Amino acid sequence: MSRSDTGRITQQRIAQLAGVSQSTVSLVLNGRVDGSVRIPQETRERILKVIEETGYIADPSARRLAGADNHILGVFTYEPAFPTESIDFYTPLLAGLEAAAETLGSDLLLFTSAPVVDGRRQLFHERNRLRLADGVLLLGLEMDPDELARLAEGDFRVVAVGRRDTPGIPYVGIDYAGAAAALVDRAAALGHERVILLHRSSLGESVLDRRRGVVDAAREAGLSLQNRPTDGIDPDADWRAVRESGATLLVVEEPELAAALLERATADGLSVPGDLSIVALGSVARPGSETVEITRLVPPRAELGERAVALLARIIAEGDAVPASERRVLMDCPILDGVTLAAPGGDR
Amino acid sequence: MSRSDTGRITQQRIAQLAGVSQSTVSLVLNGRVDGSVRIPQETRERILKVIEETGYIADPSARRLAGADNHILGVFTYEPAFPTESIDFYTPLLAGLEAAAETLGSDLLLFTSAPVVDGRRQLFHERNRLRLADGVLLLGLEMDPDELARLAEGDFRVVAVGRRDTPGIPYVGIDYAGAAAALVDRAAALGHERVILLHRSSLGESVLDRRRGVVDAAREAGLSLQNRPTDGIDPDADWRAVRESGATLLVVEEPELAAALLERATADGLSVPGDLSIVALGSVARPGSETVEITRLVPPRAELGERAVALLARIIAEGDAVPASERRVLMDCPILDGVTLAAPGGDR
DNA sequence: GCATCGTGATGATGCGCATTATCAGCACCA
DNA sequence: TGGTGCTGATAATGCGCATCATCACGATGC
Repeated sequence: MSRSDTGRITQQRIAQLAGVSQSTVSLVLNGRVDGSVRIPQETRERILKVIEETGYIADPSARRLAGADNHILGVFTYEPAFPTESIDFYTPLLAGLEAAAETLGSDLLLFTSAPVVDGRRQLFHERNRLRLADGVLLLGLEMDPDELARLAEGDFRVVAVGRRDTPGIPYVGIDYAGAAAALVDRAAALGHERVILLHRSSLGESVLDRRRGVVDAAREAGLSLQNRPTDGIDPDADWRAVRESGATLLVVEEPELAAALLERATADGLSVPGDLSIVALGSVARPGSETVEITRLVPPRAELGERAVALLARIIAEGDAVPASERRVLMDCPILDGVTLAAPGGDR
Repeated sequence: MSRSDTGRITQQRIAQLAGVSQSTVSLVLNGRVDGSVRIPQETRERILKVIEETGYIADPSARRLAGADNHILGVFTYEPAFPTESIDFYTPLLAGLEAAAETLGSDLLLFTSAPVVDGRRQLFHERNRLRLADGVLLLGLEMDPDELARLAEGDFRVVAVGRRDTPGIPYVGIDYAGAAAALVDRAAALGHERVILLHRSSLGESVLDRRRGVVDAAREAGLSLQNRPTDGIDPDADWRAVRESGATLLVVEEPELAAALLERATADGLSVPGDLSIVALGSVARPGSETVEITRLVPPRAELGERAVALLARIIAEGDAVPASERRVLMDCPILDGVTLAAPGGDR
């Protein structure tokens, strides 16, 4: 990281000081004792002593170029990670990544330089630093299938955080479909028959999975389900639609929207969950930021991040030896028992 | 990032396909047209076409090893960045870093691998990847002065986020001393005479600056100031101390503690700010997470991050040409006009 | 007809490290 | 005495790229 590196300490210099060759220094540093390489303890210690004294640190670029592992994990987010809109989503994930990387002794390389094309970051560009990393973690609601395919084809070690449809992409995801279905099943068991689902339009697998879980479970349980797309901008309109639907169960994607509708419900004199049950499929990171505990899914995002790192590390270490069945993991998603789901018609 | 790189595309391969030498490819890629190097448009375009078609991407390690800039900014946090305790502190900073890095076209390398020694991360260790970055940003409340000195001595490009006492370390910080003093001055102007300051023990410059600002301003304004160290674990004890002090102005480091004491004040039948004014020196990132707007400092953390990146980029580009006076920047810290500061004795 | 000059490149070299093939020296046995 | 085997290293090579000195070639000048 410098321009005028006249006095930089290299293996060569270490070798001179210890009276050996550069190769010997490298061999000692890499702990090569096997097979044809033999270095007596005495020499080894002499070299290590010099290294200690000089504070030598190997140049990562040179190591990498010579074919060694770098202990760097790339992180690519398809949306900027830190803007306040996505903060609740990314922060716990990154917390998990950081913790796991620290345990592993790896650094995280955030590909923030990726240029934005069509409102989405583009991983592949002229100057990408992908090769610096031993592997890459992919985060984001919607990923470019072409880029994913290109990654899968190339000899890149990749793990996506979140389930992906694209074949060949290993991932650690959350079983949103199962969790959403469980939520609906629970409501069905309580006696709900008419359901309205407010969903936003997104092609992200996680969003689609949640919706699918609701739809499938409703069908199998014989519930009547009304689907209403919404962008959440006009809660009043949404609320009117809910009222007109005659549903006793309202399923909302966003907890924020759920909260807004809850307000309107009570304002209208409805009791929740007595007259109307409300459940949310998403979650916010910050517990306690809501006044009412809405019954909802609570994806274990931090753990998701940790397990993604673990899987990537394993793929890096073992390569093709990792069986396909273990390259795609779905984690269970707990349901938070809030106070907004109960049997319909009751006074609570 | 691979093991079996048989078919990797290199400049050599590009050269073959375009019928030129590797040097020529490199020259074209680096836009070298000056001086003794001349390459006609025709050849240039032919090469660029091949690059386009093959999707060639330069190996960053090789570039770096050969002496080129990498467009990677290192980020070192002396405390883990994402655990929930520090989230309010680091997240807006990282948001600023990310935004600025994106503008610059740089990637961020998080040195998460740094081992923890004595409860603090250690930047210098055998396998650090410092040299991979063109420069490093240092974050954290308390930094190891020895490591800072070593960085300053070496030919590392460094910028600390937050003011640092260590000589030779460029930084972008916040003028906490001035802001804290301004806060006290404002209170003095309102007629306050007895002040109690609850501060936590920390050697971090920012913490010390805030305290110094309060102490100096109180002295100059002729206020009586009582100092009480606290770790915030026992708000009741703190509250007793406040009552016994007879102060009309309570200055608290942590907004959380300020909120807790505010509660106890009203519980005790005191009116705030009628009987007691309360101001906080720190801030939380998430606006609206408090019920009462406590008058306090609001450090512009996101902008702090952005300006730190900008300064580092400048130092990387211009090197020693950046004058010393511009290597150390203090930003103004706005005061949030809350509802907890007023003239003493009044009924509000 | 020979020196000069500009054009359009190229060959060689080094960055710092990992790795492999090789080698000198010595002891040991026949 | 010559062959064999082991020990303790080392020289050489390549990774992919940037950079500089060099060069072949044709045109131009006198």
